[in-house]
Amino acid sequence: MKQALTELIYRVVAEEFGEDVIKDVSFTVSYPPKPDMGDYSTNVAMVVAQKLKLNPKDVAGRLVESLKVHQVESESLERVEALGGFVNFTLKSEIWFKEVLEAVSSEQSAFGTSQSSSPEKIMVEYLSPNTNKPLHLGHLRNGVTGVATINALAAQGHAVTKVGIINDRGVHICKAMLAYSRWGDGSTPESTGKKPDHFVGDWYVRFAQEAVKDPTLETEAQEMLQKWEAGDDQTRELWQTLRQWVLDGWIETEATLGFSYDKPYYESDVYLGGKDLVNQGLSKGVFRKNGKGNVVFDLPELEFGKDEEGNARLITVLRSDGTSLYTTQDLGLAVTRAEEYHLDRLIYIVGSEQRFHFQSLFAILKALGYAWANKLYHLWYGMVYLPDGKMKSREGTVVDADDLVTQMIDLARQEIIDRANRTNGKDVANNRIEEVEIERRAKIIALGAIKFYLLKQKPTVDIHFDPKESISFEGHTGPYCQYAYARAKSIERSAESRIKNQVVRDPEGSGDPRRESRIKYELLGDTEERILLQKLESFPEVVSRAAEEYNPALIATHVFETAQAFNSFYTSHPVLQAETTELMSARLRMVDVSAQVIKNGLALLGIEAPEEM
RNA sequence: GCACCCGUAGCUCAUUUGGAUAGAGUGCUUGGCUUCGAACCAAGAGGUAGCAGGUUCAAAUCCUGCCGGGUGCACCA
Repeated sequence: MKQALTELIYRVVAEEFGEDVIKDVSFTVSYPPKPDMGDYSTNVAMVVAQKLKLNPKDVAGRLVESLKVHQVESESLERVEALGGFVNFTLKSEIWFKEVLEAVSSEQSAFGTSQSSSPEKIMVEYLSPNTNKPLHLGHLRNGVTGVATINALAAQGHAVTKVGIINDRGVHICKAMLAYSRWGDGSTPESTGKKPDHFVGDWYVRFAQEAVKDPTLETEAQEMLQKWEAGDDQTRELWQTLRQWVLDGWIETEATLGFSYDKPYYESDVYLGGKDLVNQGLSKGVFRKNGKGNVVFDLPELEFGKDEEGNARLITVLRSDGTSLYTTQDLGLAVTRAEEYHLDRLIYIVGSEQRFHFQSLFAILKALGYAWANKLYHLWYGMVYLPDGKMKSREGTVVDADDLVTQMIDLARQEIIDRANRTNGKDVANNRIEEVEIERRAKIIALGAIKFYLLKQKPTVDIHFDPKESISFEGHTGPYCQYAYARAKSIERSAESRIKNQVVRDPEGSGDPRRESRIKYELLGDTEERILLQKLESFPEVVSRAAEEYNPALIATHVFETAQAFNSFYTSHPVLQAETTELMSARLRMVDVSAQVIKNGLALLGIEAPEEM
């Protein structure tokens, strides 16, 4: 509809003011802020007026007159009027509602997806934890942001590969190993009954505690790393054991949260990569050796500025002793991935504190002359702060992912039971829900709450984790959206049984009054319905904007607003009790389509929509 | 010191990329369950959009300068 209106406006302005004027002027077609202003609005009069140095109101007036002539040919317009320089359109509901509702009905779960004119092969790296501890709240934010971004990109028709880089080597890994070998006394996750990643994480915390008392432990950890790198059997065996414990623990957590990789990369496999690349770059003159013998890269001044002495800032890509660095490894990995998968685009989802690293990395890859280097993107997100400050694993001041999920499920379970027991004028006995069903719903609701909480604000802002707000099931939350869906489904179930039992009849004869040809869209069009329709209609546009801007929060906001509009419609418009069967059918279509859009939106966010809750 | 991010209602955040009277949630004050599920709806109070300038028909949005909070600044990852 937006496109049709845009074309109409274009034509009318061209007629009134000439082709040249409209050609180099950009105007918007959008929803007006208040529903009584109309269904659509354009600022074209104001931009044209500016261009031609005319009064915006006069221009708007002329356009409205001209549009009224076109109204005869454009059957979709009910009313056109000028208001404060804007031109506002009111559409005929039998056209507008029909168009939107039938589009959703026919596309179903595909509504919201589109086929990019230039589909790309995209790789997204996300999650990427260290194998010395369990996942925490920061990983959760990374994971849900990753999943939602991946889904949004895939919805644009891109082929997306999900990868992670598992940090399973380094001195921090050795610290956990050292503590375990020193004090572990042969205990295992099984013998202690701990989840294996937590078991290892506890040893890592123990190391930090002991190292405060005994600083020689730090050097011992360094020595262990050297033994590991030298391939010492005993060290490698210990490493394998602890590493596997952590990986086993994660699998459980990731399965619950819906995180997965098409291909996990392990640092232990790739950390030596990139050296050849650096040597090639050195001979090509992209890199140089500095006084200390390190191979360095001079960062472009345009982008990075100069250091205090006025020289280009530099970054080391290989140590003088030939050992590699984070940057070395990431260079090698990027090239390997791009070649292996023929990538058009590579996206890294990593916290904001690593912006410098990725800026440098991308600058180097560009200097090395890779075509795809221009399509590298670091999707960074803000820190997660706890009420008493930043999370630090070493100090144990983290919100553990498993703990949070467990707590939320407990709360959700209690909530379900309480609500089922609430009489509400209904027979309590009939509200008894099977144990397994309670568990299933509790999990869906709890995860919906956590994921939505982390996704509802744009990635760039820091999150100040508020336990009270995060555990809420009411208001601007995931469960609010899920509830709107469950209510819609509840109506549909009732309708289903009424039609089956012939409580309602198709006035035009036998059959189902919900059939497409029976629906009288002109019966729709109340304010609540129009607001809801705007939300339904604009969903695909929001999804593609979210993908373009790497901002899943746009989807979260839109799903919430759709649920809000639906709830408002729900209370003001009885469906099954509608005055006529025709009206019931039309509203039922509204309900059906709303549910579908909410479900699709939640799915993009990695949140399940429960039929009942 | 330099660079980047953030600053909007008591609190947590939106604001369709420069548009109409800056909106939600939460908390507070009210009203609504014998009618499709009250995890809901409706109403009220709550604002110098950090501060000061500038650009223009129009600025929370763009520019400049300050203030406050955060992150980063090769040879850790």
